[in-house]
Amino acid sequence: MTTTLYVGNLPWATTEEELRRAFAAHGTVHSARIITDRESGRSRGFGFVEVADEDADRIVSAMNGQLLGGREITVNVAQNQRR
DNA sequence: GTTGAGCGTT
Repeated sequence: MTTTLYVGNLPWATTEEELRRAFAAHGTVHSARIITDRESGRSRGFGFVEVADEDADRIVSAMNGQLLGGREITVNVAQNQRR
């Protein structure tokens, strides 16, 4: 299955493509999504990445606090899956 | 043309 990861503190210009590439370096990425403002269409500076369950923990510890596009990103398991 | 903690769409 897949685990959804929350990714915050992203630069405004970060794209889903960049997210996917960065995460794919540490595990299997099933999908990457940047959350954009529904009204203006601009990036909200965070997104979600779906990765393989077996890679989730490793990816979180590997990507959390790492540099992406010039900013230190925040990576965590999304709240939808938190117990 | 801006901004900066946060948890998205059906």
